[in-house]
Amino acid sequence: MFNKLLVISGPTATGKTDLAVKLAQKYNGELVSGDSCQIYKGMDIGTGKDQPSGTPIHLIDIITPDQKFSVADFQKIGLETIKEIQSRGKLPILVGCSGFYIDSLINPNYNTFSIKPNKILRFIFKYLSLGTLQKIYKFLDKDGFFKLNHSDINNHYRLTRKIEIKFSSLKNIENCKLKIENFDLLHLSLTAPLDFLYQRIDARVNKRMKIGFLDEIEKLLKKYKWTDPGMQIAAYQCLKPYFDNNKVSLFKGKVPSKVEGQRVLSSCLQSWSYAEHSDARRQTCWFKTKSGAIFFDISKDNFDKSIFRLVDKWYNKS
RNA sequence: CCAGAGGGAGCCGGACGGUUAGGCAACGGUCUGUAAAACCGUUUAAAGUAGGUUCAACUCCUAUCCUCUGGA
Repeated sequence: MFNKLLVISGPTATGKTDLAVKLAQKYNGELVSGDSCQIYKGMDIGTGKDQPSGTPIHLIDIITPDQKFSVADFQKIGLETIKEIQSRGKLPILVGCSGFYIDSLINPNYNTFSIKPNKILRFIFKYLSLGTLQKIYKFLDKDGFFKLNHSDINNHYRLTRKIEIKFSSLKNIENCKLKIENFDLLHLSLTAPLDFLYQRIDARVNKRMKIGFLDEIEKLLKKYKWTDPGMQIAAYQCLKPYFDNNKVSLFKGKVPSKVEGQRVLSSCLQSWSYAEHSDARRQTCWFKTKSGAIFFDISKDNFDKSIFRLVDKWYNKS
């Protein structure tokens, strides 16, 4: 049975897709996107979708921006997709920067994804203070509470989720171990010094503006709201002040001032590029500390040669 | 040339005659249904220049340089 799975992870702007396409061509593969943003239809420029010609790519454009999606959904559909590709004797190549999403497909230890969000509880908890949530969680699970790190204990969302899990019956917890552990896995991760990535990110921001990012947003706004899940993606939220500024001018019966518009726009672009720097940092941190992958620095010459050698060896063994 | 406003950390910037401003960036980290999310930690750094007043000056005074705005 063909059970190989190649994973190419790494922070944004490391050229993962390019590499994955080359590997797909060489080893009869198909790409599976491990990207939490490219799942949205119509959000192409802002999420940096590449549409490689000739190589199929799965799990992009699977929902509309007004739909909710989560790792649990991704795990389900991702596993199905990978197995389906394998069943056709092709090599699935999981490629992306969303560490949590990728991990959900290759790490067998996630066992709470079957516990569904509790809508009533979440609705009520929205109005409770952080301190109150801490007290509730402490009451329900004293040991668990004291194990929380400094970051989780201050995280409203994560505390809600932890309490939600405590509220659900333990019967719901099922292990996904059996579904996952039979992959023959090779996990490669691309890295680069941060300042190297920042330069590429900034160049990419400019490029995306040139190929019509503003038009894309305008089109999206005809159908969707700024509060929709897909519209929460940093690239889009960062440009919101620009559109708000235009709207306010029109509301007052004025034509939006060009000078003011330019000023707002450039500050939007600054925060967009900062947001992407921050993504790159966080993603780098995830892969470095959690993934256990083999790393390749893309700022070094000929880094891809050793990748091809490694993949070749792995692909051709038994 | 005249008048006004202002000069502070990599950037923005509030207050104040004495005590950590704050934010952004940068750097490090957390991660089991929002993950391009959410959250945490770190930064032993400044006051255009020269004087003066004061126990004490980023803050008050004088000179000088520079920037911006308006007017000739």
